[in-house]
Amino acid sequence: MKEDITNILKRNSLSLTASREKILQLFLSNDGALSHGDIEKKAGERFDRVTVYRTLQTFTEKGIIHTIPTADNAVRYALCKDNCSEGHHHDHHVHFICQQCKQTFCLDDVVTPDIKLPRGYALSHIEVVAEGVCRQCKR
Amino acid sequence: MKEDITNILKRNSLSLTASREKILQLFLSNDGALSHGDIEKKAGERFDRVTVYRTLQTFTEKGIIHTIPTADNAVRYALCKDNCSEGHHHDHHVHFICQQCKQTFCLDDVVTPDIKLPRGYALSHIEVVAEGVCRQCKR
DNA sequence: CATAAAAAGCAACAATGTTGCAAAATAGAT
DNA sequence: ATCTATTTTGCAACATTGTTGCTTTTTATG
Ligand SMILES: [Mn+2]
Ligand SMILES: [Mn+2]
Ligand SMILES: [Zn+2]
Ligand SMILES: [Zn+2]
Repeated sequence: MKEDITNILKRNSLSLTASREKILQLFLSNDGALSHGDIEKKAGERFDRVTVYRTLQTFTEKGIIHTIPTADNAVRYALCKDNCSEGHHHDHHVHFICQQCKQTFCLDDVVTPDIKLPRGYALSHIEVVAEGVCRQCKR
Repeated sequence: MKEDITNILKRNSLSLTASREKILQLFLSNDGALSHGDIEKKAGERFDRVTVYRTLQTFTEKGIIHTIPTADNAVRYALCKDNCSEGHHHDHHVHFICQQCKQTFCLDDVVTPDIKLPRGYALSHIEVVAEGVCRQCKR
């Protein structure tokens, strides 16, 4: 685990710092996606709010994590499993939000479908967010 | 126009008030979707922030408008064109966010595709958000 | 016009996000 | 191991966004 964390940071030429390590660890050990708030709560040690924002921004830019749009004013973040890189994300999977446990999951195996847009629109990227009840909550 | 507004409010058994009328008017006369902030800015008369929040909530509940998820912490709202009703929205169209003009559009004719989820997930509803450059900005 | 019910406004507050700058930590070279 | 340039953090101050309870105003209706 500590290995993985170091690797990810080195691979992206980011210096190893306590907050980056901790936040990465949270992502690695967490099933679902995390919001900024989740991270502030889950990180036992208290990092400054600003540090968390900046870390999330850096990670997103580097292609370590990606954002997931929501309708509740709380963007979620999740690890990129494909090999996304500086500036270019290319995970094209569907996300799932559980209405019961409120968790957000990456459905890594469900690829986003092709969508045919009307003439004149230049498409760069599609997000699909499914809502319902997750596996855990349903049984 | 004033006609339409009155109709919509009456049809949903909402009383006619200045803020509701103004906000509806904004939606009717605007091409794209509006965020809470857009509304505060565009409404010439100043309505209390709280009133705007409550109005948007009421409209959403009644099925007059629907929300559009985003990754920028600013949910957008747009008129429901299908006949959504109290509690149940059923517009299933794709949304488009222009990276240039930042506007969000309902692509009313582009229906959300069916998505096959892994075993165990109960699906209730799918959101598709496409990003790119809109017609206006592209020409 | 009177009245009950609904909505708006206000105040106070909580949560979220941003910026500039000084202090601390890190990486890399001696 | 120590020094040093560079990067990152924490802090302070602030801006924006969202929420709640309560009072006043407005609306619908007889
Ligand atoms: Mn994902
Ligand atoms: Mn729409
Ligand atoms: Zn769940
Ligand atoms: Zn545009």
